[in-house]
Amino acid sequence: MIKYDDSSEKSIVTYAKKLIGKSLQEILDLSSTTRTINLKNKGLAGLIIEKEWFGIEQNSSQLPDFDKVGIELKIIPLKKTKNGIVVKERTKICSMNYMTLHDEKWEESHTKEKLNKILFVYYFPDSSDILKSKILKIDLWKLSEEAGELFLKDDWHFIQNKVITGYAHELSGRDTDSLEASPAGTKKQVPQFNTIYADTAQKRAFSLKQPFTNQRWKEINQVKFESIIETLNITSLDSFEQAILEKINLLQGKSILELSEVFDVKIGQSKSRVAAVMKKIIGFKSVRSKIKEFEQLGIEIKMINVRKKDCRPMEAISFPAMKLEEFVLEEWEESTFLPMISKILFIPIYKAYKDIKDLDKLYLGKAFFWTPSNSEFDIIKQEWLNYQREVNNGKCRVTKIANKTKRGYKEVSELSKESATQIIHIRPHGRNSNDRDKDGLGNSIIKQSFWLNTKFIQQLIIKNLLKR
DNA sequence: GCATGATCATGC
DNA sequence: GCATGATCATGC
Repeated sequence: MIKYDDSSEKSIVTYAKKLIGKSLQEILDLSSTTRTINLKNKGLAGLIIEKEWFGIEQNSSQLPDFDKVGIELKIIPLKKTKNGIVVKERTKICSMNYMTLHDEKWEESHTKEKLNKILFVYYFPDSSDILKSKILKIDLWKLSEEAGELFLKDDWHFIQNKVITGYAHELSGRDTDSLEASPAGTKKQVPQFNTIYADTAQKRAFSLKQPFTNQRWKEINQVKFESIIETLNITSLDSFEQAILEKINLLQGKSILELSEVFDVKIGQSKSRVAAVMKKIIGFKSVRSKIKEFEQLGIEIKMINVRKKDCRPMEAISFPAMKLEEFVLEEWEESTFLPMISKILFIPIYKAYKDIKDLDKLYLGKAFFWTPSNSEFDIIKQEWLNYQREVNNGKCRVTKIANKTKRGYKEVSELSKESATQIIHIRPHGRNSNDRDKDGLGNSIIKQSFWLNTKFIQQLIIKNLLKR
């Protein structure tokens, strides 16, 4: 029985909207299917929604799911974090064919065809009973209306070039920002097109990165975003970053006071007053604005106070506090920490001494984007894994050492100190000593978070100064 | 009330 | 003056 008109976009969307609020079990009940349901199937939600709700049978053809109207169906699992409900993972778009990719043009590419129109079905997986998982939202998304298309296009070309030049075996999800070459199939090796360096490469798929899909999820949940891409006259991802840097770096050496006057930013005494000026310079309408493109690309902005004479940051840079018991269970590739360092816009603010607060004695430094290089990435991974081992081995045990504070003591753990690591370290990050966490072994410790080491940031700042 | 970015303060 | 444990203050 056909319950919708598959040649009408409107009919498909109207029918899809009836999914909202339904559980997978309810969909099965309505379909009266005789199919056997394998509860262990990882793509169960997708199968049930595709086959039992929309009546689309799995096909190996490369056509979109609703081929008459060119709409692709994507089932998006969500997850709960302390910041609310977010998209759980990357979204696979289509598999990569190393043998034919070199011949494709973006405009007619298989990837773009799949991306043109997507019907997103967002659902919340129920971990105790997968059939109780509920559909929360439906969204028909169109690439043609997206200024962000140029990011996807750029990433696609980057991946294509790597395949053409014989580097398919060195593809990595970290190569790109919005569309990535994600591993597909359990480490399966397939022949690559250009065999100059290696005959085979791991099988991969084109996938939307989590931040890209998550930005859309936020947008349809009434989070307001500003787009700066249209005002910047940008034609590529590289030029996006360049345009941002140009805006800031043309003003190098100017005092924050001067900049606040030029850019007409009212400043009080708040800690975020320097950030307020910088955001206005970049193009934010207000400090609280969220920029769509930064969100899509997973870019974090970090202001960093730096001592002028040697570029030494006044402090290490912190990340949000973690839950130790969750941290020890994480896989590095899927860790909560990894996306926090995937791309950071550093904006150094120079001053002579730590306690200088006057805005006319703070100067704008040379900003830069940082993505960990392969070697940096390896070090970070090792240090992260090492901390995981340390926590598992009970290094969160604390010893009280007498000192002259109100409490009369400080608590010292056995975790590696900043000086024992190269790039990242773990350090307390709570509201105060009563803001505590448990390690799962019976130890109680002040909430901890990852920090970027002072010396490492100093090196990055100096390296950037030497770059033309 | 809490999370987070930013910063303080002791002791070597 | 640095390293590191501890805490502040804004903003939601």
